[in-house]
Amino acid sequence: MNIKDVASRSGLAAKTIRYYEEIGLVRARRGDNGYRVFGEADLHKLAFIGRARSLGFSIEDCRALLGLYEDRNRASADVKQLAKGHLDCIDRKLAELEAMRAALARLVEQCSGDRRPDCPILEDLAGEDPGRRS
Amino acid sequence: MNIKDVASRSGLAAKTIRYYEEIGLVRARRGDNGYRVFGEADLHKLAFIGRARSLGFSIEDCRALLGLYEDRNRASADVKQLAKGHLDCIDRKLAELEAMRAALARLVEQCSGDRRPDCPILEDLAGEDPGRRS
DNA sequence: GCTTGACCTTCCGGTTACTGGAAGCTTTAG
DNA sequence: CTAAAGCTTCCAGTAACCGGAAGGTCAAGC
Repeated sequence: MNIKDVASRSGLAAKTIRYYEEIGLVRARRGDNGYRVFGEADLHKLAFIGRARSLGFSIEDCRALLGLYEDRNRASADVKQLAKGHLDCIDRKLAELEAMRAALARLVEQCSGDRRPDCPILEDLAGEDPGRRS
Repeated sequence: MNIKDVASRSGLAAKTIRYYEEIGLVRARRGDNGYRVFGEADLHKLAFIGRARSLGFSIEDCRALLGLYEDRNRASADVKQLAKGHLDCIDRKLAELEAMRAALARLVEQCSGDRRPDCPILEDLAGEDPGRRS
């Protein structure tokens, strides 16, 4: 398999796969012409990474997950801890985004959105406190 | 005011303020010694940017907001549209994170987290579908 | 007047995870 | 044979800064 095939079958971009090789996340054999050659095992590994990335795991998380995946002696507790840490991270981001959303939604709601120049959004950003509650 | 004063009063880092000047988001007068000199208006503007950034507006959004803020003839509708676009962006991110969270939480829950090597998290990432539901 | 330490300046490199593009092979289809 | 597609490497850029080095400046204390 050449890079484009493994790319389309794994759902990753060819560029991305070359990048993963560059940072040592995966390795690829080379053919006589210098082209990268991939087998089913490589495809499997890349798809694994793709799924982990789509769950929001960082590259370094993926490196750790791959290590655990290939270690036949690892305990599931190690994997669980990594996943849990990531879950906490997601929860923090969610809380932050929700707070952001609430603040912004309140501002948008207060703004008449007409042709007059008065705008509570800008007033709030400017720190002019007239309409500030809590 | 020198940069450290305006930094502590605006809540931004001195480095950040220099960066904002570099990208043309703000300007700063210079004293005879070459030091940046800030007035209350500068402080105000930087605090404005800081608040917008903490609401998740991008630098380019901030540039637009500043433009609107300083344009005495702008309509509040323009501001509202920018804010609404940003709100949509936040909503998309929230949905994505929530889906991620749900998928990951399910995996974490299924994992026994003991010393045995069987781990549904890794199995799922590997694409081995035995426990796949929905 | 001199030293010390806190501040200021610019410049360079690094971060995350890629993406785009240029220059130059190789392979394949017609 | 030619043209297009696909492969290679390398360079640069993205967002929004942060850390650190090298060197100028300022205020306080002796």
